[in-house]
Amino acid sequence: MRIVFMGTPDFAAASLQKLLNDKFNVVGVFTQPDKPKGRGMEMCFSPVKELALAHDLPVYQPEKMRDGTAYEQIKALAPDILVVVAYGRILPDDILALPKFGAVNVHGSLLPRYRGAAPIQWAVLNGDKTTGVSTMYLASEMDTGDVIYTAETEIGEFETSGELFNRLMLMGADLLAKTLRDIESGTAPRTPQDHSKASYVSQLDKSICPIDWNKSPRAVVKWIYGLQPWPVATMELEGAVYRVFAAEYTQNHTDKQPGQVVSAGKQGIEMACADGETLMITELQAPGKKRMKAADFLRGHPIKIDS
RNA sequence: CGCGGGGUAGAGCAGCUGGUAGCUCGUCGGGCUCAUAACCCGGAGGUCGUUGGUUCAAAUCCUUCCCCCGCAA
Repeated sequence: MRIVFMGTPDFAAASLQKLLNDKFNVVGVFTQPDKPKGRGMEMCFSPVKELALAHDLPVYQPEKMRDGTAYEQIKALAPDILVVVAYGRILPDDILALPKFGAVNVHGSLLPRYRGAAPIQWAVLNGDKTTGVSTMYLASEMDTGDVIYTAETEIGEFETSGELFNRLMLMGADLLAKTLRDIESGTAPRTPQDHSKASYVSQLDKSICPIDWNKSPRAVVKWIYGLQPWPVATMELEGAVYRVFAAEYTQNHTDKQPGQVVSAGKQGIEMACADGETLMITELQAPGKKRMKAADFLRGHPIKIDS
């Protein structure tokens, strides 16, 4: 089975790696054009491109999907199936229709929940106890195609989006391999999504970083861990914006208003949340400084307790 | 050369209008106490990231390089 793989970030690279490990016949790789990234804005290859080059696979990086170039490139590769994982581009219907088995996709959620750009992060941010990965056929509308397989997993109470991401990307890769094998043998199921239960999530951005102390401690905790490794939750303290990396629950109660500092000491900075409950911030980062334990931070930055 | 912050005792910081370094915590010893993560007394611990320079004298001014971090996705 001739496979054309399309993907860009690490999440996609994990799937490509799996296909290569399992000796699938990947005949071509599509990925986003190189972009300047990192400190210094140096040109960087996408993780998928790095991997493809390391295996001497032909790499294609069309700027546009709809000007016909991509269509011709794919047609020339004569794929039996298209595997699309976090490619970052919407594929035109004529491209989807090219391979006889169509196009399949790996998505980081239990569809139809969390269609869209950042399903893994939102599962954490919303405080879900479980989430998973799905493989599906690509349809013309975003993440609406028939589901093939799903795999579920629990979300740790203090698990960051990044950690969950790494787990799901491996689960997704395994599920993809199984999916492709079963499609080739004709035994893969095909289940339409229940569109009435669908939900959509958008890409994360910095606007959601500030912690809302009017929420419950758990909601704040999920916010802190869900926004890692990017864009990272923030809190304001005496006029400066701090990035918050870790927090622990307390059994304490306070009369202070949400957002006020209840205490500051060896255990961390205790903040008032909703309903008089408190949360202990244990790791943070000051502007221009390194990430550090709250207790370490307090040694050089004594802060006053709100009255 | 994309923009910006920073590298000073084990940790976190101050000092940076030049004159061989200070604070908090930790650590070690002693004291107080029924007791303590509390308090008191005392001690150890730093070639001030690196290179070269200016100067009578540099952590402090200029210069080389290295490392860390934020923005930028």
